[in-house]
Amino acid sequence: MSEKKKLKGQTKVRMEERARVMKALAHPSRLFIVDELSHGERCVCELTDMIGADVSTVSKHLALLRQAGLVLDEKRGQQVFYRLRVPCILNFFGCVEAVLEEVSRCDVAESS
Amino acid sequence: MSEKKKLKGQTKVRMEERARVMKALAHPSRLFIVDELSHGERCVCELTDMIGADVSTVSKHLALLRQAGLVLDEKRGQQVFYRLRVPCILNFFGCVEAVLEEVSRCDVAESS
DNA sequence: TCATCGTTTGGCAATATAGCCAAATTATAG
DNA sequence: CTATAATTTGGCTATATTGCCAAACGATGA
Repeated sequence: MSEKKKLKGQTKVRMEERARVMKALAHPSRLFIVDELSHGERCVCELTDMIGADVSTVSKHLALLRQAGLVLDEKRGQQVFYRLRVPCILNFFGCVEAVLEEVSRCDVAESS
Repeated sequence: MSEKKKLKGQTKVRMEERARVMKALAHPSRLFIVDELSHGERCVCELTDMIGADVSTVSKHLALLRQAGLVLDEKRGQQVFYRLRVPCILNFFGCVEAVLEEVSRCDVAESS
């Protein structure tokens, strides 16, 4: 009967699952990848060139996105192409920008 | 003239800013807090009781959310009340759930 | 088969994050 | 002023994340 929602049991599991997805998006390179994949599929080599990090690093970022369920991979020849799996994550960007604007608009002593 | 977008300069700065906001949401307790604040303002003690962690831990989570621009705090008496600053982040949950459903629906060898 | 290209994996070192306790801070009550 | 309650801050340890290199893997072509 208690209306008090607590961070335990079912609720805790759900929050942990959500956090895993959010974590996958909580990195500059991975956000860039998602943004780039919104324009179509890309191979690892293309993304590596754009990001400017080691291929192995980019590959691990992509593996993490895949494990989170955000992208799909398809091997064709020697190359592996990645594409978005759930397009709605692109809607995140608009809201994140809104947050950044809100902060920069009232950037007085908000950082302390 | 180059159409090639690279993760450097302006683009890199923007992705880093976005990542900072996403990072703030990439934790079970902080997701729980955001979810709870969607129903109205809450004081630190209420949230601490619900989360079941040390008060100092919850306080640090809240400070992180505030620094990211996601919540606002207001001191009234001895208590500090927190509330959402940018409501659109609540839309994230629907998409995250869609990702989780997508994964659980096709949970065959998707995790390897 | 051998060499090469594209990608992934293992492993390591550097950095970042999380959570607790103790102490400091601020407001209120007596 | 003293005591107490609510919150924040400092500091410490444990854990997680990141990124590079080297090596392994898989497909292609000579």
